[in-house]
Amino acid sequence: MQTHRDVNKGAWTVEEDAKLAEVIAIHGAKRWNTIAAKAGLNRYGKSCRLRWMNYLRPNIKRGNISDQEEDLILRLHKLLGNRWSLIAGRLPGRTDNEIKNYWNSHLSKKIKQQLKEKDSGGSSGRLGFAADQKRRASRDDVKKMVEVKRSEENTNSTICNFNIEEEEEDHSIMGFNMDDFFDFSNEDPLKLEWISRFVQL
DNA sequence: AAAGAGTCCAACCGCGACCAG
DNA sequence: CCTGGTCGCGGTTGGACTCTT
Repeated sequence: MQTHRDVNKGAWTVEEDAKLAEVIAIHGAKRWNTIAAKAGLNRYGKSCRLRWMNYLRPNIKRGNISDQEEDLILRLHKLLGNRWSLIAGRLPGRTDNEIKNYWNSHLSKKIKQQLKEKDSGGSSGRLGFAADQKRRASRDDVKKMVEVKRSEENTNSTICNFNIEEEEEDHSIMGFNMDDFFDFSNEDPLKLEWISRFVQL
């Protein structure tokens, strides 16, 4: 019987990658514990899923993040906060893990630097960086966002019953669903003009 | 050349959501 | 309802690599 201790953790070998890919090609990318067993991998299903999603999956784009992608990440992060999977969903071929790493190693520093420069220009009472990084779209942000998206769409939307003057803090009880709102799956990647406008606001 | 500091990223962990039985 | 299995997410860690002194 396999114990917790026996399970292989750590870096994946080429052989393990090949076995995993082979089993997924046959059985599909689901039931990860079964896949791990079928592949004869001494790993948890969870580990297999992560390896597949972040490394082995077809159409994974590896290598440098382009300026255009970086710009989009910055805009979406400003809008969504640390919702990496949502952000990754707007960047074809990029994974949430990759974007999260890129943010933590590159962009957070960049923004920190920009804030420093701003602060030295006389502003006071700003949120700390840590708080800023954890920031989610604020109430005012959401108001503006809805207005911009409405004007962009000029049509019925899933948020048509949202009352902008509502005083509740919790967005989930403001008459619309934040996750639905941030589901951009029907919009053209890299062309979210309304987001750009909102961020400019 | 060596050692310590800093950077990067693959992978793990814990938690919550979802769903079938 | 409850429970156990599964999945997906965001935070964190570990170690390899690079840079600096």
